[in-house]
Amino acid sequence: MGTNDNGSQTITAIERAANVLLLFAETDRTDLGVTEISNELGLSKAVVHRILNSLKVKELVEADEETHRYSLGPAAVALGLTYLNRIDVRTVARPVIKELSDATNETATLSIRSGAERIYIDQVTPAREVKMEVVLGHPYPLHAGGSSKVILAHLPQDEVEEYLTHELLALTDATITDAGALRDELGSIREQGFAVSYGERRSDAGSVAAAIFDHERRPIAAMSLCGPAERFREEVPEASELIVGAAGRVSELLGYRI
Amino acid sequence: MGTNDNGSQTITAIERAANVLLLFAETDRTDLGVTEISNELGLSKAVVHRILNSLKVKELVEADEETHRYSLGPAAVALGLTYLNRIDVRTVARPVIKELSDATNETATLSIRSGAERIYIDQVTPAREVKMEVVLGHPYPLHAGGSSKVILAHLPQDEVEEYLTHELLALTDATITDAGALRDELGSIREQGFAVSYGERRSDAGSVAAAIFDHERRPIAAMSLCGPAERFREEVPEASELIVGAAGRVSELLGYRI
DNA sequence: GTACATCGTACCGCCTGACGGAACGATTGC
DNA sequence: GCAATCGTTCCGTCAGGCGGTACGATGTAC
Repeated sequence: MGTNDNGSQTITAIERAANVLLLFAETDRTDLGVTEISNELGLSKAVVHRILNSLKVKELVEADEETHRYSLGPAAVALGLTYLNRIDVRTVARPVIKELSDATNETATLSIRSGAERIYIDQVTPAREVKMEVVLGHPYPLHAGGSSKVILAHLPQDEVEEYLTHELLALTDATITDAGALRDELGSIREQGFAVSYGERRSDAGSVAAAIFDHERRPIAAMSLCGPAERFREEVPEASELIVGAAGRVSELLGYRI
Repeated sequence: MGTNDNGSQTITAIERAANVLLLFAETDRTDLGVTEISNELGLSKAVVHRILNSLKVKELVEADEETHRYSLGPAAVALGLTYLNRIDVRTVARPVIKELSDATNETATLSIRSGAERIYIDQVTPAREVKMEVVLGHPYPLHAGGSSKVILAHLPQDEVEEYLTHELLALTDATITDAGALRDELGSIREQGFAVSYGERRSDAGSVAAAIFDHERRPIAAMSLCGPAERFREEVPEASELIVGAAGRVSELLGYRI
């Protein structure tokens, strides 16, 4: 019987089986042979064969009767999709934005897209007197502010162009209202992986934001770090690095694969 | 060491672990406790605990630190999506169900068979307020609902009869639970080429479904159009015609030849 | 506030079931 | 046709998992 880092008991055979399953997910090849797996994981062929048989009975893997090679089975789908149904972006992102807020002592937010708008659905504010607090549930257009721009930037090309045909209302003096200028801005956002805003949505606030993608690579949400305009500018370099990493982690938890 | 029907060797611990994983997929509850699983599968608590620990190390399950309850973990996604990427029926059917949903303004779904059950693997919902949205990844029995019945109807005779020997659980008042009645129903489904359900799987919903066949003429999947019960009845004639045509086109793309 | 029930987790001796080297028949590639 | 390699099976050995039991923590009822 095995024992892991935490000292809690584990079953070797199950960990081995899990490694076999995960090998199918990691590798580029769609099917694997017994010897292939045995070499890859350092297990004897007999063991690998028994493991595959066990998994086959439960339809977690399936065997090609002719080639005697194995691949993932239909039951694997049930597992994956069940997990995806259970998680929602808010639950997954909560601990992450908490961490972000703690690390920077600024406000961290989570937004989701809703049609041609975007709404804040969660935030964590720092324990200090001068801080930013966004309005949850209120819709904002997709061209004003970091979170908005970073979602817009990653939408399919035709949807972006469709959006650009409509008038870009100014929320502040700094809001980008020219379609051409916004198109350029979206390009550089895609390049650098995050968006920066100085007073585009509220003249007294600044933000950096990164997009969150689901398992179908759709930009379903955005995370941001934001704070009062006067002090936020100098925090941007550190904040942008943090926000990109954090959004990436959440995307992975939602099933996004690089 | 275990031995399955085929006489090939299996590892008991792995089959048990697989049962635990699949229990998460089958149950409606999102998380399970040790005792719960132990009762459900007839295993000792100690065994269940060790299994969960082993799976946790590989992130196939995750534990809530506070409640000490378990649920599927992120690694499960990798398995499911890897399998789905291999299955081209989903890729092929995607534009077709999109088209179906657009044409009818109702929800179009795609299911695949998984043993004695069937799971939704994709759907396109219409942009209207009152609409149907199915749960992806959740397994349903093969006798309840349009997609289920149409798959069952086209399985080999002996597999159908084998299925009919088991108890046909009622999901709603309308579920066909009598083996004889179901056998007749399957006959007429084969004749007309599609299946209709009024509230058999969910009492508030109706559907029409047609089977998708691969190049070996096996019914590997089903497509359906479904909607709220009150308005769906009158849509059936048009929907059934559309679904038969659409499923036929997908079957052809998979190499099915008349 | 106390008592009780039930949870998840850890321990440990017994014994069984998995291990792995070796051999097998079947394919594949020279 | 031979040799190499594949997936699969056999079998004796022994370590690793089993489960009854116990424990602390948590939740609930009174």
